[in-house]
Amino acid sequence: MKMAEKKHLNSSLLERLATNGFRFTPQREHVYSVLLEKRDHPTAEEVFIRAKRRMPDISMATVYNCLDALVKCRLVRQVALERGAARFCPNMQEHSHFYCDSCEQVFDVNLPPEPVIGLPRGFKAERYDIAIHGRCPECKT
Amino acid sequence: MKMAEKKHLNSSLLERLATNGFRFTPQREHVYSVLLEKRDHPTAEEVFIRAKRRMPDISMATVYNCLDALVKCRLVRQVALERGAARFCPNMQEHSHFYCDSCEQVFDVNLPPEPVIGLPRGFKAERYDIAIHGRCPECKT
DNA sequence: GTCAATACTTGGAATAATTCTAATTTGCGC
DNA sequence: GCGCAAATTAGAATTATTCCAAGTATTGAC
Repeated sequence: MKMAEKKHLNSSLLERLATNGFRFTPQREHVYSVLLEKRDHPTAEEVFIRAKRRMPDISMATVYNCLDALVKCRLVRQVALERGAARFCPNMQEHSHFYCDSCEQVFDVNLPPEPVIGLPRGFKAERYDIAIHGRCPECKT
Repeated sequence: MKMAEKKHLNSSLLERLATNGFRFTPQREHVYSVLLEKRDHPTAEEVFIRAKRRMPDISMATVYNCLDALVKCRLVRQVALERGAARFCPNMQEHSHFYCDSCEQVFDVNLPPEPVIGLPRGFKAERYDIAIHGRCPECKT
């Protein structure tokens, strides 16, 4: 990553954190960069392992705290795909997730332009979580 | 519930279990009836508490086993809505779930006739899990 | 720039949800 | 009815997440 890009990333991260009442910390910057680096929907545990590589003293509690802050700032999405650990995804474009029940990989899938579901009167939707389960091309029998 | 209805329920449950390689047990019958009785998307813990009322010796491990069997027989759906416990729902019609982030209640929402999302070549969808987060009519500010 | 208030980080303990284990019991095909 | 595999049980173990208390760092006011 070029210096200019890094600077821009940090200033927009700082701004986003600040407007949501959070402080800018090296840990939050680092956790966010880890998520951007490899967009494979890691679990909190996996984020922790990757974050430790360049920041060996970071703790699991901090990783959870950082992920929480990033989710609340709407910089990261949290998805529940299988029984078990939550997964995190820095792609904030409208999209849904395809979960391969065989190899357990997760793929981003674009939504059609009209994903709107008719809700009964009085319900106010804030966010849609669409998970599609099935077989990916590699695992088709 | 009338006797005739109960008989029918049991024979169809038996059949469904059998064709999926499961045995018919009083515990599985009871757990299924508990889910049908109050369709409020209980957690496994809640199912356990309700099941104990008329079957005091049932254990938590059995409740998990029964729910697993029912899910594998496609008699029950398992949904992950929030961080935390999974929830169970015996409504097998195509539908999605509305989760109120304020009061934490879950509502079934009918899907439009065209819920199909264009998947990239080679992906085979087996099931869609659509969770909508927002505010229910009671909690609208 | 200094200071104070308070949010954040840390390691470890605690909790919650689920799965595993080993012994016993039960359903079901023969 | 018999025998075997599957299911049940209580409790231990594991996994994922949250809580806690002490020290540290960030931010806004001066």
